[in-house]
Amino acid sequence: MKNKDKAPICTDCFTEFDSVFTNLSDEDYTNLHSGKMCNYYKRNSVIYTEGSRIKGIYCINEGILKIYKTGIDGREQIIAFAKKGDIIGYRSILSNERACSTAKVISDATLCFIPSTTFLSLIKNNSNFSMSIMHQTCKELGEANSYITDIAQKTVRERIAEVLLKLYNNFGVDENKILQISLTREELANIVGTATESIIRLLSEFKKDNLIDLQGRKIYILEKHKLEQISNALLK
Amino acid sequence: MKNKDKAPICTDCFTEFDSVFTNLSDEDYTNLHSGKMCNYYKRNSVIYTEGSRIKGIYCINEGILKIYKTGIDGREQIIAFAKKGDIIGYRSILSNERACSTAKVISDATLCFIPSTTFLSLIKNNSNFSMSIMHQTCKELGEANSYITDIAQKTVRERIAEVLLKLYNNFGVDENKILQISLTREELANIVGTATESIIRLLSEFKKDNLIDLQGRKIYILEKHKLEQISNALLK
DNA sequence: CGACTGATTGACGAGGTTCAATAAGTGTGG
DNA sequence: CCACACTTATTGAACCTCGTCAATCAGTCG
Repeated sequence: MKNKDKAPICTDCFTEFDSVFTNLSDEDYTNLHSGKMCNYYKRNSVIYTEGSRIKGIYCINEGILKIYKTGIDGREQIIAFAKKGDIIGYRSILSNERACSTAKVISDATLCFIPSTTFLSLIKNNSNFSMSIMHQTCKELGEANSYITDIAQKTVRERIAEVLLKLYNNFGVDENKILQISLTREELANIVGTATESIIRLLSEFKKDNLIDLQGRKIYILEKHKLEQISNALLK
Repeated sequence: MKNKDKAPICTDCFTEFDSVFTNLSDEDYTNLHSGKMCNYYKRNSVIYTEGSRIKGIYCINEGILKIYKTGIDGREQIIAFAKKGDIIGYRSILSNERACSTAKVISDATLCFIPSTTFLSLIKNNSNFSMSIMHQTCKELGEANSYITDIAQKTVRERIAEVLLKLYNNFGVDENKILQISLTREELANIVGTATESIIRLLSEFKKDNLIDLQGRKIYILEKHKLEQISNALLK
């Protein structure tokens, strides 16, 4: 896939799904496409590591990645996921800082690397693009602020319900209501910010109450509504 | 102060302290200055409220504001502070969303209101300015991500030490080592994400250990180093 | 001087973490 | 294809941090 002939074509890519790159000019697409470098990565591949200098951004053509920070005693805190159409790494490029997080593949992925020069010149010369990047960043900032409030104020039970719903909204379910992202219990714990055991206990409690069903890592979302009630803590 | 003649002059303002507006062209300054609207606000004035549409951004000429979200049962979660030279409200303008937080004055303030049209045309026409806004946003995003990790992983004790240090770095201390921002115990609790009583207990514990001293709302930072150790949880 | 808001302290209990032991998967190499 | 090693999941029990409730005190503003 390092061969550009086999690489995803940007124009195809961004008509297929929405992204910050949708609606560029032909010229911009040509630049984008010719500068990029695509690769296939298996589960557990690390794309970049917290603290390193990133030389460009990655655009996800296929697959799922987790973005996490490493906290006390090496414990992961998952900050976000990235999927088809998302870009990652641009925060560090724009703030001119080292990466504040690690990006790791959790579902085999095809990524296109776009050098920061290409990315930055696009920003400088195309104010629409620049605007949509800002839009994106500010939206993420709003979400981060909400998350801070949630973690600070909600119980673990409420946060687990919330995370299940977020995953539902982000990745959807198949025809059997199975969540279309597969995470270990530990990964779930690292999103919610709790111990693995707590996740296990509360998931099985949700199962007992028929809100969800469990089969190994498969999570069936049965009662979205009730999860929303739990998450919003309106029932208290 | 609604009278523009008495309003702070932008060029004076931004040579005095650093901000995203430093180093604009003369023309940009003229536009900025003529479009703006300045006012004096006493403690507890609300500048904008979570959920409302904002029609522009505010630049802080003097004073301190707290930016908070309202969570479960009306509880405040303080997300940030803004002081001299900072701008607030731009997140909502750029993401085209309603305000995700409330801004309230905690130390009497002079604010300049800059209509979103002025702000947006500045962004569109001045790529340096646009870049420095992005830079700012991405930095905030990085900080928000760190904060998520901290709240999720650190104990209350560690977080209080950390907050004291953040306040120290942001607002400094006077010659008597008194923190130059005055907060109620409840406000401190609403930064850390804990109960008022916990703040009180842990502050007096810190005092007992001679890390800080307390006189009403005045907090003396005596042992910055030890606070750092506690905050980083290296001592465990 | 009241009325109110903020600060402090103690007692108690619930929610969550940690530790330990065990079971269930998963993958690898011979 | 099985055996062994290793990771992941589950469950129970003990412990502990923190939040909640209640009562008291201090400071402040008309």
